[in-house]
Amino acid sequence: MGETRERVTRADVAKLAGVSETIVSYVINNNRYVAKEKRQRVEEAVRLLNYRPNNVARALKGKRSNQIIFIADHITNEYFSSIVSEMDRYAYDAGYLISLCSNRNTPEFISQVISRQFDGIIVSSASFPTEYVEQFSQAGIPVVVFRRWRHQRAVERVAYLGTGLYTGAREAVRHLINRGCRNVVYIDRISAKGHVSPPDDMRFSGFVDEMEANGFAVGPESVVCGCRSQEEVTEEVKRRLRTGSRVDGIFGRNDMLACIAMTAAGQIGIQVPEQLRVIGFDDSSISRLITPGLSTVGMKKEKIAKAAIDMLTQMIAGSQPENQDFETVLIERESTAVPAGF
Amino acid sequence: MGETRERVTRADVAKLAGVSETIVSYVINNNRYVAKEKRQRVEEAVRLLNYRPNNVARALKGKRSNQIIFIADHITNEYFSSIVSEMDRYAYDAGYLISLCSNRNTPEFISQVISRQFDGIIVSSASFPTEYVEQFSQAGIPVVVFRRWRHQRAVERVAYLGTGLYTGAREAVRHLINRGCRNVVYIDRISAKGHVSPPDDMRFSGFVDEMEANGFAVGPESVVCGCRSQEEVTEEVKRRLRTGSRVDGIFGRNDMLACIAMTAAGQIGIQVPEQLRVIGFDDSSISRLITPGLSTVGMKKEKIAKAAIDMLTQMIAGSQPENQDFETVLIERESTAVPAGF
DNA sequence: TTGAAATGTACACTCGTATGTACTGTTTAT
DNA sequence: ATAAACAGTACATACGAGTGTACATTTCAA
Repeated sequence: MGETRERVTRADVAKLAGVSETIVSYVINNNRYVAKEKRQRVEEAVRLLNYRPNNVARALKGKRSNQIIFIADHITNEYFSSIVSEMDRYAYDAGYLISLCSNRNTPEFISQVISRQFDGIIVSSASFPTEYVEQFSQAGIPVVVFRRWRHQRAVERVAYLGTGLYTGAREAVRHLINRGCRNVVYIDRISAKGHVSPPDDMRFSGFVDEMEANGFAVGPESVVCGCRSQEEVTEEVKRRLRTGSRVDGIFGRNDMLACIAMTAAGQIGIQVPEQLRVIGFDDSSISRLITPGLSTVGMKKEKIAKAAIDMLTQMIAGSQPENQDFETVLIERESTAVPAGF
Repeated sequence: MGETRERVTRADVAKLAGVSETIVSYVINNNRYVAKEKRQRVEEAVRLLNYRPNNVARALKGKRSNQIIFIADHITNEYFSSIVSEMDRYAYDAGYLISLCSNRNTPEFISQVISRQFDGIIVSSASFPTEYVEQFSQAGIPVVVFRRWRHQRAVERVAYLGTGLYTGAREAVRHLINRGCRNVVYIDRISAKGHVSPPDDMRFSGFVDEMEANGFAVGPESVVCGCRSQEEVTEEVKRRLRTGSRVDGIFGRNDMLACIAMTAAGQIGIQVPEQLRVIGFDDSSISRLITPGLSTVGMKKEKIAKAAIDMLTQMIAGSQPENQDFETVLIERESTAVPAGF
């Protein structure tokens, strides 16, 4: 007891059951005729020895590892963990285990992933180079990329899944405009390095496009960016809301930023939603816990997760699935409500 | 282009470089004398063919998969995702990739994990049976269990890491008492099935023990449990806070619950912290975003993650590390502040 | 009765890599 | 000069499983 037991292999089972290793294999995989009596002896031996076929050996022989890897930018994030959690459910039922890795964006990282012989890869990272995706594809590994598929050129074993970042952002901005906002400000992410969202950031593009489609110009005055901490965001928002400002709507890149903005407004006596309407993105739990309730844009996480796994398993099975784009859901709460008598 | 390329193997490299496969192996692993000139030829061939040693074959031969699995109860949770994220960092640098799986708690699940030949397992699940942990140990796989190690019997290849749930809960309750609370209520988790935290729940035990250590009795009136939704919690909290109630402190099992309680209080006109003090657990982002700021108990996530990986790598290397218990950090914000002139 | 079909078993090879061991040729110490 | 140490290479085997193929035995139809 407590000692490392030698690994139990097929050979041990065969010996105990008094049959050949081949028979054991057939019983385990249930894919050949085996005499009933021998089958029972094998099953008995498997139970007695607590034998479990080694998945690594199977992977080597069968070219299938039954593992999927999910590569994301920032896995610390309610949205991602929900997605992962859901994927885990579906994947496990399909016989897969999920590995998780934040994007390292180096050739060594790509080699690591390829050499580990994953059956499939799911990438959710705005900054993940298409070049790497194609390397996966060429290595024979199917990839599902969380990205809008329009304008993506078709590559074998690569499927695109749009999660609605762009259209969701437009929906949010449209909602603010419909609620009467004329001077909407976008709050960009916090980055320790003070970076600004790249122009291919879907939420930002959605903001810009919807603003312009409604005849509003977007300039530096309508974007808060480059902040390196919650405090900086708070200060910057307050600065823009000072008396005389015409800002009447705020769209936060995520719910956290929207909350910070909303709180900042409260601190200088600006009423939400009466004087300022705020909307976030992600439908994270904070949006329903804060007061006033934060309007936000939700993504269909369960469906997205299921679709990702489905698309991947299809590709693993050899067929090429259709790309998919998902709709978002606008969730209206108090922060954008029309005040009574408005 | 786009076609599945045959997998590049050592044999291909050997052929192109005009050497034996053995030499290729020696160059790759850099563990034998190889003539400089041949070494260069091999390196050249590796580059040309874009060869990457197959990790599955290596795992089979070398008994090391360079993969770790993290088994948790609910991976949808800011605390867990932070831990995972940090572990990913440390593990990757140590050459490991992390798999993630929510606890299934069935023998089949255990078999799945064992058969996949992980080098190590990290378990963070209150409901994970010790029996299973011992099965891992017997299969020769080191396990780090997020659990207080007192009263745990020593098992080879099993190390315990206390994250401070128990002491942290006591600290939170003590803080409320120090702030003058005499009637503290504990808010238990929301469960779709209306379940109640089992008696071995660390936070609940901490609450009970600290209350009793201070001479306060714990009864049904001091515990809100069995709620199946945010709304139920809100209603129940309001019910207990109605005029005439003596409740003056609330300890939420996590920050979300504490927020719900705090909001509920606000809805019936009870001032926090003047009339009611509230503290949560987890130091999740919501605690700094809500108004008033929520006092909470933080865990040393980075240290915990690093320690988990360290302990695991030590065990993988064959030595038995010391168990560790981590302290929590009390984070005081407005929700338990002493009002001016108190 | 005879041959074909169905049933049942096992050898031998394969997946891609690591390495113990043996072997050859060269250098160094005695 | 001779042995010992070293440099450099390659064969053969092992890791744990899956399966093509060949072979043996039984069942069944004609």
